[in-house]
Amino acid sequence: MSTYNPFENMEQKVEAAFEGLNVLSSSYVPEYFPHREQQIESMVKALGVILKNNRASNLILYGKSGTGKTSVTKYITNMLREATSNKVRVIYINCQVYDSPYSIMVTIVNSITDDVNSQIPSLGWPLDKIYQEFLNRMNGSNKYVLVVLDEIDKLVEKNGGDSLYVILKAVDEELIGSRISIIGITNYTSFAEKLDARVRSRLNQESIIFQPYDATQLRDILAERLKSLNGKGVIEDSAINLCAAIAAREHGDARKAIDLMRISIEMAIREHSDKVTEREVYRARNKFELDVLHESVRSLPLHTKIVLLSVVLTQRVANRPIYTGEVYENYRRICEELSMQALTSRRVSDLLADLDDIGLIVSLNKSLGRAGRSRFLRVPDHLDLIEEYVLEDEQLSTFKGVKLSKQQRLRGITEDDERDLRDLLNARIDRHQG
DNA sequence: ACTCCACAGGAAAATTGGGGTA
DNA sequence: TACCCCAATTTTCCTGTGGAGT
Repeated sequence: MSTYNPFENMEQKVEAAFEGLNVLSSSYVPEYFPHREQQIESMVKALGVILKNNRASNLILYGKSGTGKTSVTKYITNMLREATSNKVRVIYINCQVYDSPYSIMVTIVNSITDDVNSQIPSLGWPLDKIYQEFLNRMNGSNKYVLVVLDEIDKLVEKNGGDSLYVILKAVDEELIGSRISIIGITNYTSFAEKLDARVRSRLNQESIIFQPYDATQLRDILAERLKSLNGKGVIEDSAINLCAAIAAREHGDARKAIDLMRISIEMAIREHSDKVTEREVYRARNKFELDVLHESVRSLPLHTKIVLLSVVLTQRVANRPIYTGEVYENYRRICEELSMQALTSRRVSDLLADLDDIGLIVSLNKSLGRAGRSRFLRVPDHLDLIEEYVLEDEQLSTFKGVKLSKQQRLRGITEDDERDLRDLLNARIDRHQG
């Protein structure tokens, strides 16, 4: 491993490393994208026609998270904007945040409106009035609008693609003199299949695929980013390789590789160590995972937190796979204790499904014959931490240290059933992690 | 073969609450 | 102020179902 150290003393080293660290931040858009030449070329070719006053095709970009879709898009659209001296207006919309036709249309209209006073309120207007306003404002300008719909698949999940149809209809090229294109970004390769034919033909005019990076490519990316870091001499090659290897195992996620590197460096800086080694990377990985856990618990809506608390407390006294019925019962008690209106079991069932999606619990549907059919579930990991994080919510702090009274085994769940369920859930956890 | 448990989860109605106009 | 429009959330109502017990 080649390690050289251009610095005289620690002070300088620490400072220098801090200085350039923003090249590892998530919002940093690099100038050069190793192993994405092909995708960039395709996009430039597709969008370049705008410079000749033609309409660009709508694009869909496919690729897992951290494969550069968003960064490349930002990079190219920035260039386009500069090349046309701001005649091209780029509207970046994250469909997870703006997931209704209404909110998206409002965002679009407001981004082509420079006057702060004539912005449309985020609520209250009839949709057709917003369309009308959009057409008026478009026709009154000579701008070319590029709408980037990030995580476009969220729109299909939500209301079966209706949103997309409504939006496509509203931004119909014919109506506004062919001065609008849409770039859709999605994680799912099967996204187009789920689309309605009428939407698909209009949206999916051209698609570009971002393959996952392999470990070697990830290493190149890290090396490229670190090139501008003043403290590069303090990072061991093996540490870089390890970041690349860990991220490669996780569907070739460059963002993860970069995050790991950044956390490793921050860790080394904070502890005044003079080098970033594999040890820092391993520790960064752990910290990273816990940070993600903390944030995902912290950002849950209140009742989802209460449901999660119910799951944690129930599991603790039961020490076996638990099921919807008892979770709901305990959830109800907790709400009562807090003098809060409890949600219905139907709703709680959905919240449990959400928790499963996020990965905070694992669950499966199983019938126990006459004993009924339920969703059985378990918190796979970090039970204590999850409880701690849930209880950070001020409204729930009274539950610190609370334990549920021992519950008798409900229904006809036998020891065999129990073992069976435990195995099934474990298998699911393994599949998830492996 | 039939029953029946304890739910899952789809569909649609109802409620909530911001924001509009008259 | 009264009343309308909108999206989002939650409730209500409902049908469906895997498999042990009979």
